[in-house]
Amino acid sequence: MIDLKYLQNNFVEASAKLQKKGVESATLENLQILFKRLKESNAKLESMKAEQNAMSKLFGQYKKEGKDIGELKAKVDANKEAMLPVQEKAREAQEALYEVALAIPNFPDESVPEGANEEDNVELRKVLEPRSFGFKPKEHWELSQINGWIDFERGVKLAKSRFAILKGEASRLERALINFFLDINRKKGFEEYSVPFINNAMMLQGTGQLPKFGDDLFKIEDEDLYLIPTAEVPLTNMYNDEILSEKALPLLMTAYTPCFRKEAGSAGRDTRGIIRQHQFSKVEMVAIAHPDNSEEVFEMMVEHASDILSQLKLPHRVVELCGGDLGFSAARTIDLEVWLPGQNKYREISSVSNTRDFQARRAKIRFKDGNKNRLVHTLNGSALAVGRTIVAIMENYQNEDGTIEIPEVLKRYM
RNA sequence: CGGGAGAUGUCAGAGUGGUCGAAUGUGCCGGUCUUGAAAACCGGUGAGGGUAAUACCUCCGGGGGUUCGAAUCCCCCUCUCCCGGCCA
Repeated sequence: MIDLKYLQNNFVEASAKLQKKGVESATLENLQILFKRLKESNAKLESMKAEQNAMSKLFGQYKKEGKDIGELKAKVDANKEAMLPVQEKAREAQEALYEVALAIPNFPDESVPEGANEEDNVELRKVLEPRSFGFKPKEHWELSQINGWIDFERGVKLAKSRFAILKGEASRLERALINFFLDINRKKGFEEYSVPFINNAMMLQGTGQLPKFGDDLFKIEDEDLYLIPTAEVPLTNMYNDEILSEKALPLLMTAYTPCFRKEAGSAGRDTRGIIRQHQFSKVEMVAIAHPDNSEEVFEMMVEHASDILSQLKLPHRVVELCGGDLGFSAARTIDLEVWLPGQNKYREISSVSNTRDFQARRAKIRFKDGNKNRLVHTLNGSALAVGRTIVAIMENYQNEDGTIEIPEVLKRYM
């Protein structure tokens, strides 16, 4: 959630920032009005409550002293009656404010380039040259057919479309990648976790998936529970509603989890192959950082993810997302896009974001700064998306006959 | 899923209708002492909102109710622990 006090006091600036993310200024004006209304009704309610409390105290005193309480009771009853509509109004103001506030995206950083969609993202650098093939490289789904790696039909039978089965060598490759990623993350200082793949609604609100993006989530029937769309949710929310000691920061965490996404609104996109599935494997990094140095942690995470791709000898490029392509919670995001020779395109394989205090405010994650409590900064990034790494290995390591080499660094894992 | 017990500050744990945001211990921070540390002693120390700062408001798992007044009484829910069932 954005800082409402900041919005209140710096409305023009705040509104200009959110314009980058396509938020109408009318929405913000409305939010400002709701905030003001809440403050007013709260002030009124609180003063009435103070009066009520004072009278109740008197009441006890009178009774003890044996004084007549008839008149006081009449006053207290009247005040109580008068308080009801004020209370109701304050409650409504609170609800109205939160409904709007929780749907406002994070402020983008000043450095975020202007732009409407991914066309306007800015390439920062390319890492490694794509190799030249002496033949026309195939797409991963063709290769999977040749090698018998992916069973699309039976995946669909078991669940529905956009579910697939990895078989044999491909399944082993997935396991190898998970281990490789976790090991390399651990060496970088990320503590490894194994977390629940199902989280409750409060946690999903903490990281920003709810209430606005419920349509993208698989919900457990009759329960207040959801399949996680990324390990960012459990890892970040481990510290939901906690106050950390300053010494503990930064907390660096990593976990492998399957991720479940409904992919609402992606109909027709990437329907062939395993680029976009309802369930996919991912190893995620999450950092809970001191607000003074979260940007350094961010750079470190980007470098680290890029380094993993380099170790796999996968050509990729580093891309800064423009305002329009930035996710809901992110102040800044850098994507790593891996080269897919079969598709003849760079495709996203990791996305590293600094959400600053946006998730921390929602999830109430704070740290002790002296004797005051301050919001932490939270960051997350894939290291890496496993399914897409398999695709990248298939396409980049293919031979003319369709067979696939295994990257050197993975050999000891297979 | 069935039976019993419970949910209070970092933790342990008192508190059964008013002066209780909450005893005491512990932890943590600061100080005295010490070459340094430990021990001992002294002081400080829950969270959120509000204010220029005070006032002031809210919070004793969550929601509702009774009452002038609820951590304390009543109802519902959730969770935890123990016993049994089922089970990796």
